Amino acid sequence: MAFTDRSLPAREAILSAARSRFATDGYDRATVRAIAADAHVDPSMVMRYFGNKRQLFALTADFDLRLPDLTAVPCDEAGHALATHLISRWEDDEGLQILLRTATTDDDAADRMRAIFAGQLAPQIATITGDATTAATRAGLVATQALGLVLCRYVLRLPPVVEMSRAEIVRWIAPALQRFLAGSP
Amino acid sequence: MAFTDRSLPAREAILSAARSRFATDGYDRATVRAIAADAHVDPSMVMRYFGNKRQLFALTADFDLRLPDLTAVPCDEAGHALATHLISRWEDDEGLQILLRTATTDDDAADRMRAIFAGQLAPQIATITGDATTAATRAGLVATQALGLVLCRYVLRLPPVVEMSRAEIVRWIAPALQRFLAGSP
DNA sequence: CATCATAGCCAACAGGTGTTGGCAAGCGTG
DNA sequence: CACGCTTGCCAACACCTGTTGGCTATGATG
Repeated sequence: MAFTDRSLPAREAILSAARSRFATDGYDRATVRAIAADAHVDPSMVMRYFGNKRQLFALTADFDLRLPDLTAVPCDEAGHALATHLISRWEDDEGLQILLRTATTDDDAADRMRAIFAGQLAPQIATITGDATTAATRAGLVATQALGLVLCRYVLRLPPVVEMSRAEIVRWIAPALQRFLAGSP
Repeated sequence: MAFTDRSLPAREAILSAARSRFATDGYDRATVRAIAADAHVDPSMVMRYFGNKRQLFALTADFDLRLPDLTAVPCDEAGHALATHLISRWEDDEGLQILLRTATTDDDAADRMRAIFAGQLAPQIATITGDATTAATRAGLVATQALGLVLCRYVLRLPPVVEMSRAEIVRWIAPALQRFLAGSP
């Protein structure tokens, strides 16, 4: 049951097709048959190489924020640094879009989303503010603004949000993030 | 083909069940059979009374922000007024949740979402700022924060965002909305 | 060259989906 | 009362879904 190099192109084609389909259609509407067709492969190959649809999804839906070290910049520039990093991070990785598109209806995906913000963002915030008690709340607030942006720009495609340039978005969003990160209500 | 008062309880039960199912499961996973079962009704009745699944969804998925007149409050309190209104508005009406849950995978629903923010919010903003050129952009920015909050609190249920009280949320979110509404980057 | 695991393909299954039509019972209207 | 429309239920359709098993051929290995 081990796979050789000969099938590697096929496996990679499937993985790539799955990423695209899941990113644009979400888990339910991205059918195994459609993914297989995109990858020029028989649907049964998908099962042989990846077990089942859920396992295939799990492989495509792991996303890492890859946060930079926010303690490296002055505390009052953390918001700007975070905004710039995030927008470029999810502009070349459709992982967040995949996750978000299905997290609205699938609890497993929602769990991953929760894990990302609790596990990757909250700890970072705790170190830059030095206050562990409010870190979770601040991470949640950052999530509302950050995910709201992803939602409006990449998923719902609200025209005014799509039309803004990266720089414009950073200019508007950074102060909001800054206040959530280290400011007070 | 006209319906009498006798079937009115059944029709209302279907509508109510559909709202709940669509709100929690999204369009695809909310099956006609499940809705019918919740309403203690045969699946074929759903079709007779509402034509097909999409039409039934369209009936449950119309949402009105019911924005108050933001020009009635001082300009620098518009953010606070908007925040308080919105959070209470969508806490007793699951319409927005229905729409958001399926707008991530369904373009019709996404269209409705776009229409809401372009048609209901943007004009209001134009009048309070007196600047029609930036109104659409400001509406989009407000959408990122407002929808992000709905997403995190009611759909993804990020624990820190769920645990905050209404008042806390307003205190944190209002300034962000205020800046988007009438401030500058 | 002979062997064998693997890759690829085809057909089929079982289950669930939206949707349709027909038939018996019920109520309101003439 | 008798007619006719509405209601409710049952069964079935046609389609699509994920998933499985078996067949052939191909490449690597000894």
